[in-house]
Amino acid sequence: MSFHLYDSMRREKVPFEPLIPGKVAMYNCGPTVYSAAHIGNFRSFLFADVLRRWLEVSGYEVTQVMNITDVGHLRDDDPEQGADKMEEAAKKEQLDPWKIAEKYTALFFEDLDTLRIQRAHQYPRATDHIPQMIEQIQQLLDSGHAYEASGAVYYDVSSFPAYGRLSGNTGDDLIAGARVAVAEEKKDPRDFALWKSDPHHLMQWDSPFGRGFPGWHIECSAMSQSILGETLDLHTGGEDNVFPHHECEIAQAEGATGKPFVRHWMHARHLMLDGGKMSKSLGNLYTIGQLAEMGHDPVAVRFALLRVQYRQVLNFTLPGLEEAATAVRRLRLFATDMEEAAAGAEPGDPPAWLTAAVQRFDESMDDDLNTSGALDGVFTLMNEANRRKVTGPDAAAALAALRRMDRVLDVVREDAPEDLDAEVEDLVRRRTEARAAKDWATADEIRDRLAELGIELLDGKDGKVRWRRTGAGAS
RNA sequence: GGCGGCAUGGCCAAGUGGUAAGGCAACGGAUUGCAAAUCCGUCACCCCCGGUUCGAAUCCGGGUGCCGCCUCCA
Repeated sequence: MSFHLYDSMRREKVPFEPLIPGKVAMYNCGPTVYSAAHIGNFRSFLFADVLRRWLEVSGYEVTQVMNITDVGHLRDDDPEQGADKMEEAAKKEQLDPWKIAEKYTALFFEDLDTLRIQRAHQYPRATDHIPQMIEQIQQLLDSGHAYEASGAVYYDVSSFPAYGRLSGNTGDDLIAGARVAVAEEKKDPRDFALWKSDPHHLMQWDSPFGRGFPGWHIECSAMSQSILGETLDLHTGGEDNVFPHHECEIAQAEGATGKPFVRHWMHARHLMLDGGKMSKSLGNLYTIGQLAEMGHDPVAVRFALLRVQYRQVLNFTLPGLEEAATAVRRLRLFATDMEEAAAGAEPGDPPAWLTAAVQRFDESMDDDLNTSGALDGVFTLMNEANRRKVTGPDAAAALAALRRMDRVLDVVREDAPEDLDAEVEDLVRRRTEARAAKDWATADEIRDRLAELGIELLDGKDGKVRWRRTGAGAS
């Protein structure tokens, strides 16, 4: 089998077919850096991460680009009423918009590292690509897909018949929706702004169409094409991006070049929090920083987000996160056990049970990144290896297979021990001495004390004692 | 109003025609100074009704319930 994906445009599972065999040009819609990204945002960034990792493990050479939106999007298409998110945040925090962008961009990268999300090859900033946007707007004006009116430039949707194909939103529906604010100067309610002017706006640039700032959607089509070329193999985003953002991107990109813009669209479903929609106004959301402060292992967060396939609704709960943490701890201990069982042996030919587990993993991933099924492969590998008490070459083979799976999931790998905690080591040693002397009271007292420090003791059969951080304790 | 998704054991969740993966929890056992951890084992007939079929969780029709998008949002 080869990689198959659910293509949002074609609305079915299709074989992945990049323009150039073996190479992948991938663009992911990234964050708008006006506040800290939340767990829901990271679901789709993590989805893009897993997608890239699986393609690479499958032998593709991937170029991944994710945009950073650091110029505000108006909330409303009417410049008179528009409130800009970047500028609102700037006002609230009493910083200028550029400082806001800088602050939250830095935080975004920090959170990526925390969740072990691999860095994309490029993170283009909207503010660094104003000339490319102006150029694309000019192309659209030249080709008759756009028009100027009252200091703004609008896309003429009637000039692009394919508009609505991705989202299924027909013109009639849009008008019937009646939530589209109709600017007087627009020829058609569906028309959207490519360039706007507003003397009060803080971020402004000169352009052939007058001093102003770019519209909501032009940045992604301009940046993706200027970096990856006119046709992308993969374009991802959250499901909310489908309309209007991606619909407009297609109109802009294909209007400007006349060539197909994207070969495959993929969209991550939103996650729910405690059974409901996440909402900033209700305050029911988590940022990565908040979860870390609460003492949760970031890798457990990664696991909790991965165990449900990206196109399924995922209900994120704290008990669910604890479950994930338990599963991760068990896998990690298993990996350690396998290392010992392998005892430095070279991996032997994989036994049938191992091949079956690997196949389960691979086929699941090939099937539109079915991470739930893939985890079945991981745990089956573990259970079979345990049941058979494998050692030597078989253990080495199992470990090698596990490591390969973990190149995609990245939840088993342990961070390099940062600090060999002298205090903990000392306590553990004193407890071992107490136990040898059958001084159970002292031994248990030390055990309790370690538990308070977030240290769990793992007493082995042969008197060997290991310890690990539970991740939940105060440290 | 338009478009779309989902309903599988206590919880999470695979599985698209042949008699239900996996995780967490629970229970029994091994192990342990006691515990924890770990290991072994046990634990479901798939929302309702009707239909197609030798045979359906899986296909069709009709219900019921939950959710998302259509508006800034991943």
